[in-house]
Amino acid sequence: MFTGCPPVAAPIRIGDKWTAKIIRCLEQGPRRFTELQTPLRGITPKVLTESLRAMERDGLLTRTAYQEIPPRVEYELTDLGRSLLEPMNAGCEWSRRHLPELIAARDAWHAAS
Amino acid sequence: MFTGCPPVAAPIRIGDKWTAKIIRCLEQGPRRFTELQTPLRGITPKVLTESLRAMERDGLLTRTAYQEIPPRVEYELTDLGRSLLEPMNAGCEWSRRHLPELIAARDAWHAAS
DNA sequence: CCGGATCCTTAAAGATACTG
DNA sequence: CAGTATCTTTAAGGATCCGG
Repeated sequence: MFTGCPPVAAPIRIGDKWTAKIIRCLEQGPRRFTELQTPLRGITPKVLTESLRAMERDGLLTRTAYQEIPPRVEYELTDLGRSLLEPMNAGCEWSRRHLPELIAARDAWHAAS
Repeated sequence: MFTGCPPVAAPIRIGDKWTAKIIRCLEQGPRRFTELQTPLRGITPKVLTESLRAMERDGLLTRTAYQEIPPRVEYELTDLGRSLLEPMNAGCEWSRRHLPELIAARDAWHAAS
């Protein structure tokens, strides 16, 4: 998404389907694998794993595996990951303010067709 | 992209590949079809048409066809479309400030593997 | 010049089953 | 619990040709 900014063309995984939602789930503190899987209902373990690995690589979150039985793994936002909340909130604020207009425009178009 | 905000789940075409870039291209004023195609180098007419139609439906821009020969069509941002520049700029600002950290984290990960 | 129509490729995501 | 492995699906995007 942020690749729309001309001088920046690196492919950051933010505009994909899950990254922003995962950040939201981690906003209040560290969460375990299944604690993420539940609110992100429908996400398969494969896709969740892929998303978390990519975010870990990009320094957005940390993965901590505890050597216990049963195993326990916790994911936590880094400062970098947390910094993304700011532009995300800007987007949410836009939605709150303008999404009704957009829906209305879309409905009007459908009515006209 | 902005669908990450919990109470908002409507599928707005912002996080896709072209919408944000088209808005940037229209930021300075109305543009013709081919004037958009050039800076968005590589976009095919089909995809550009699809994107513009979707944005028109959502009230982000207007399409004005002049009955001339050769034909001329101009696209221009609406106020609603222009309002998206604000959250987009927030994203760009994040990129300017934090993208180097992300790139560094990614490079460090690759080096460790 | 501005696209519509058709076909094709590919990457993200989902379904399902299985394991340390 | 926290994944891995494999297969299938799907929708975005691209290539190409055609028409008003």
